[in-house]
Amino acid sequence: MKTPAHNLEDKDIHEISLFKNCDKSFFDSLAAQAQEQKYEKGKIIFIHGDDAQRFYFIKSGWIKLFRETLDGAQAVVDILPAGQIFGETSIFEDQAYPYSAEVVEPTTLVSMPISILRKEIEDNNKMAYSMLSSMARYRRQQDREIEHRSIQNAPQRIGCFLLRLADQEEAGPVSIHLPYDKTLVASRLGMQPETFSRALAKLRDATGMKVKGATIELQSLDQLVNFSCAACSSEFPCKDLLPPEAPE
Amino acid sequence: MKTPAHNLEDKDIHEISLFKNCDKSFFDSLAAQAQEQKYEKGKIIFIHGDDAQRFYFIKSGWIKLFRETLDGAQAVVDILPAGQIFGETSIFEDQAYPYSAEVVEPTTLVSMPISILRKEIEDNNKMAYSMLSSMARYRRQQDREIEHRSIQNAPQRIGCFLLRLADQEEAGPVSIHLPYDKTLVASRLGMQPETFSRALAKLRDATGMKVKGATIELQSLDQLVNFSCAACSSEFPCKDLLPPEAPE
DNA sequence: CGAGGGTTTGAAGTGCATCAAATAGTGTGG
DNA sequence: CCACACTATTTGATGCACTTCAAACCCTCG
Repeated sequence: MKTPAHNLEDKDIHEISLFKNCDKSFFDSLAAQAQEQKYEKGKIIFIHGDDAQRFYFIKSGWIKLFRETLDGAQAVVDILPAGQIFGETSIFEDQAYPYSAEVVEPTTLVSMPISILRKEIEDNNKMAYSMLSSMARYRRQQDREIEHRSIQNAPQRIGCFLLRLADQEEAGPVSIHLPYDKTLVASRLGMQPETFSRALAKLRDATGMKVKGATIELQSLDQLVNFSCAACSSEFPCKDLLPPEAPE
Repeated sequence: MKTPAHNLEDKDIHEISLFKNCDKSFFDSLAAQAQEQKYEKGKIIFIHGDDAQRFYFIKSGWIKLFRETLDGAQAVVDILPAGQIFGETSIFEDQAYPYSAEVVEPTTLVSMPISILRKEIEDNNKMAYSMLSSMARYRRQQDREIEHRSIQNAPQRIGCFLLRLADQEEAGPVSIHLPYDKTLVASRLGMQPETFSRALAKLRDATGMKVKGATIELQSLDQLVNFSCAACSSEFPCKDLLPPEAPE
């Protein structure tokens, strides 16, 4: 699969909204110990439980966070685009990564010591507050995720996922492009690839949308909203929940 | 159902581990604006989306947190015992409660203004750090919850729930008492009461445990661990994940 | 053009939900 | 202390959603 267009431009650590209240000296100490590296698809960055010394910034590419059980089942925690960081919550979690991280598209990562982050949180109250906001935002997403997995069926979950990819302000026809493989989307939504395929067809029939490969065309978002949002506790324009590091 | 024994003693706000780094003046200002009230089973404390001015401390009793969709389905977020607080995360969430709260056993609550909390977080760096730890702990729980709901089947989820109720250090025979109605446990685990009943029977047959009403007797935790923990990414003694405000 | 991965389709099985009804358990008033 | 009322729990029967295994199809890329 081709790398999506919005991935072609490298992201910069100054764009991390978590760091928006940090001064130059903080970025300097980060830069001094930052290591940049390219990875191929399939590369495992770290494993759940590994000693966590560094966190990662995604300069370009896509990263899958997941957990694996003894009997081999895999649960996808999240799939992160460029501009996101991961592995940073180990500050508070006894030094161990709470999930494994795998490269799912050719990716450039910048790793930096968690200790710098911890120090900044202890010294800079605004940074602590930013971190709290960020975690609160993440928490809302996770709460929604749990709700959706217990209440929504497969077609509705896909519809909801598509809505969050779309420009929710747009009134007329909309075009949505899946950001990564359908198999990955399926795992992200907690279902099998076959189920995804069948559920997408059901959604298509129910809403009249056109599916061509990874692109989905729709007369308007209304049908999708009607179909999916009835099985969700949030109000429709729910875009705000999406960006884990959205501007305040 | 009778109120469990450990509920008979009222909890005090000084026991909240989130507040362990706060000084007397903080507790004084809380006390000055605290309101205590008793509630009967079934009483709704607030609804998802309500304007959030106050947070609540459970002095005694049990509270169910949940969300409801347009078409009436309900997803239980958590069921909290005495000693816990809820509604406090609205500090960062545009002033609206992210879930609804309902009394499921006769309960005494103490409500206090969220603004005092927000001020303390801004002024007291240690408080901010405590809050971060608390949220990180919650996050781990939520991550585990999502994993379990996608990977574990109903009997395994029950087994895991029982394990977290038990004293995991105990080597010999163990007795576990369900903290609230089986119907509530079922909703907490995201399944129907009928499914819970059948799944518990399956678990009983698979592990040799004895079930008498709300009490469960077991020769040792081993069978339960074998049965449930194979479908979990955490290592067995996972008790530490449970107490949302565990000591550091 | 052929290889290989991603995607779709088919057939069959499993797990959980749902609806309905029986049973057990608890609290009440006589 | 017993009978009744009411609720919690269990059991039975059935249906649907999703999974699993298998195979076909399609697309991309060398």
